[in-house]
Amino acid sequence: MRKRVTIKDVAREAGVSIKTVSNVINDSGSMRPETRKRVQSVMDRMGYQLNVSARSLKTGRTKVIGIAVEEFRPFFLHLINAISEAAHAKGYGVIINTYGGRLPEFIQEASTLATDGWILHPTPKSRNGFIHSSWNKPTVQVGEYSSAVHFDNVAMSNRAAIEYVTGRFLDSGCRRVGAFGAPESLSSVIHAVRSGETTSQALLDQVSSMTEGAASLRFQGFCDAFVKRGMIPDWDLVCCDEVWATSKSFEMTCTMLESMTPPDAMVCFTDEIAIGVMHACASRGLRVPEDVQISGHDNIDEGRFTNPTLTTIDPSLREYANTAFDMLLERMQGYDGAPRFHMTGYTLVERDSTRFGRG
Amino acid sequence: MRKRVTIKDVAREAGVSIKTVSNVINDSGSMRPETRKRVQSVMDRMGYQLNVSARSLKTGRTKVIGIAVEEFRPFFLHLINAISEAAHAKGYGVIINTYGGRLPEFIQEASTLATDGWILHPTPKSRNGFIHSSWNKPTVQVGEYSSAVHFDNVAMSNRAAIEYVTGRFLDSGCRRVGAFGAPESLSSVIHAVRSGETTSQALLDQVSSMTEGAASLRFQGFCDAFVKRGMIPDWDLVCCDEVWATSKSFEMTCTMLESMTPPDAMVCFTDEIAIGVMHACASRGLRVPEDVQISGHDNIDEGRFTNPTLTTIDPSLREYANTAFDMLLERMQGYDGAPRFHMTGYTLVERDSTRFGRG
DNA sequence: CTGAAAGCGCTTACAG
DNA sequence: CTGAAAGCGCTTACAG
Repeated sequence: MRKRVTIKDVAREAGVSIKTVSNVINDSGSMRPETRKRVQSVMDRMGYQLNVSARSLKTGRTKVIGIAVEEFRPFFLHLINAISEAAHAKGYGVIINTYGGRLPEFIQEASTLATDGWILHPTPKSRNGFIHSSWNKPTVQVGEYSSAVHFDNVAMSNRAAIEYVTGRFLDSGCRRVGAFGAPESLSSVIHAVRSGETTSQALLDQVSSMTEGAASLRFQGFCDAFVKRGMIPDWDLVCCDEVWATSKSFEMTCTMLESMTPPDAMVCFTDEIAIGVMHACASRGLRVPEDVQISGHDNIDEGRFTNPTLTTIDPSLREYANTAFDMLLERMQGYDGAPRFHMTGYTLVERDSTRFGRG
Repeated sequence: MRKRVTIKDVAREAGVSIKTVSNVINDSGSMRPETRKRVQSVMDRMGYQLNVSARSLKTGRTKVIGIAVEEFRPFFLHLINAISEAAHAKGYGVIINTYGGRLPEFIQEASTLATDGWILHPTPKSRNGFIHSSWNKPTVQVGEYSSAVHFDNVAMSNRAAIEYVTGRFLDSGCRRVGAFGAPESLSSVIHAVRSGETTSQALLDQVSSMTEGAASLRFQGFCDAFVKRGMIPDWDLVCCDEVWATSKSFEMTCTMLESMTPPDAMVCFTDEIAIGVMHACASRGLRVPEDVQISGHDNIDEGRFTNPTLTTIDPSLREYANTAFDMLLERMQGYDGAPRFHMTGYTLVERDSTRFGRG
């Protein structure tokens, strides 16, 4: 191992001051172009490498942000790409991490990573872990909104988007419209309504009082579409599950289809759910969209290659990512106001798994 | 913005030396348990946060490795998870990055990220970019083997695995066995053989002389299976494509199926390819596996939810990841020997898209 | 425009 | 076992 070449060595070799070398590295200051070029060539020849730890120690900044998601799932890849693009455009480097199943270790690890700030996508379960830890870097939370959170927050229009697509199913004549991805916390109440122990109205009241959590808000949108049309959902067709994964939705849908008349439409709260539901329908010999129409949410690439292709909600990821990064940038630059909230728009992407207009 | 609390502030407040505080932080040295506990509580109360840049500047190490892949694709997620696990087990943090379509920028960015070493998964196209840049941190290359590379290298048994699965198709009676994912560099030669301008033997000779590149080695395995059985592949059924993505394989397979008798089996060089091929077959009314059998490679989760489920090669990712990290660890600790090479084993995972034994 | 010097917050010999 | 001091490699006022 050779001894490290420092700015001092370069200065001596090039016959200039340390300050001048620093200016060359940072493309700052003023000097004759020849000098700049000469110093640069000395650096190249000597194999000089900037020590970023030394720079960060001095400046107090790393110009790197971290992005943390629970695990790598299709939707997060789009999210990460969009945020990375926003960060790179402003000269920031990006590091990506997952915390799934090891939140305490991750929070510990994150403190040893040299970043100026973080964009976090917590899950309902991990939310409190972040809040109650010593996490104290500038942070913007994306996805899950929580009133307990003291971070800036960017979220999708969960409620409105699902209400819209549910409404489209109802308005095009579907009468057995189901939902997949409702909060697990409602599971027992829904069961109680099914068995007649409590009323639909009580359940609807509870649903309309929910104010946070993507699963809750999406389910609220689902119910609202019915209520606004003077209808009530068929609770037998509501699947409570917050894993939102293909395997889970496949299995649960298979079970559901064994015990009851199939729905004529399923509002799936994510595309991953929708893919599992579609697969389950196919394995039971149900045709999509003739027998069952299916919609997703997120507009992941995979939805373009299912058979049939998947109708979905596009959550305006670019707006989402840009807003999140801009908020973080302000925090990193010292802004110290109260937590802010931004909700993005959405678009319906109609593909072959639905036939809204062709009912 | 409050002034940062340093080790010095903590020492003064706790009435101990800086050295003692450092020992508490690093759980090192020897002191009375009470002292350790007292200093810890002072740190907590004052909100002390270790400055990792200062530590790294002093120690010359960050205890963080970077993992770089072209883009987030299903297979890479498994790879990243496996490597992360290996790194965490040895007390290393992990940062993850993609370089797709911006290799020079990434190489630049990587030098500003505080890491001790990198695990790179280059593509055929990016390989030279890494070699010819000023990339000089300890590095292990995974995936693509290249003789020009001066890094340690871990690769899959590309050739052997594909030869094995191709052989299974041939031995179970398939006579129109195609391949998807062959190197694009062979496209014109294959075309020349089809049109009679050159011979199959000349092509086979060229294929058997290839020594690197995953696409080349997998295609070599495909050809070897035929040759060892005294057979010759039907070149019409070979698709050259190194994108290895679902969308591309879907489109190319649709085109292929328009112009010729379908194959009775397709050896796909990745699961993502296989999913596109399967989708294309379905859209042409071909049944899998009755009309066309399909195999993949990589054992990504998605293959468990296709319809039918996908037969694939499992590339022993744990072995792959552990070996790569261990090699990197040795390099980071100063080992300076010649580049090393390790090839992992493989397993065939039989699912419903094939029927080797039931031909 | 350039140079000498201080200092970021740690760790680590070294002395006590 | 603990303390005082040097120094990692930069950047940044400051003086010339």
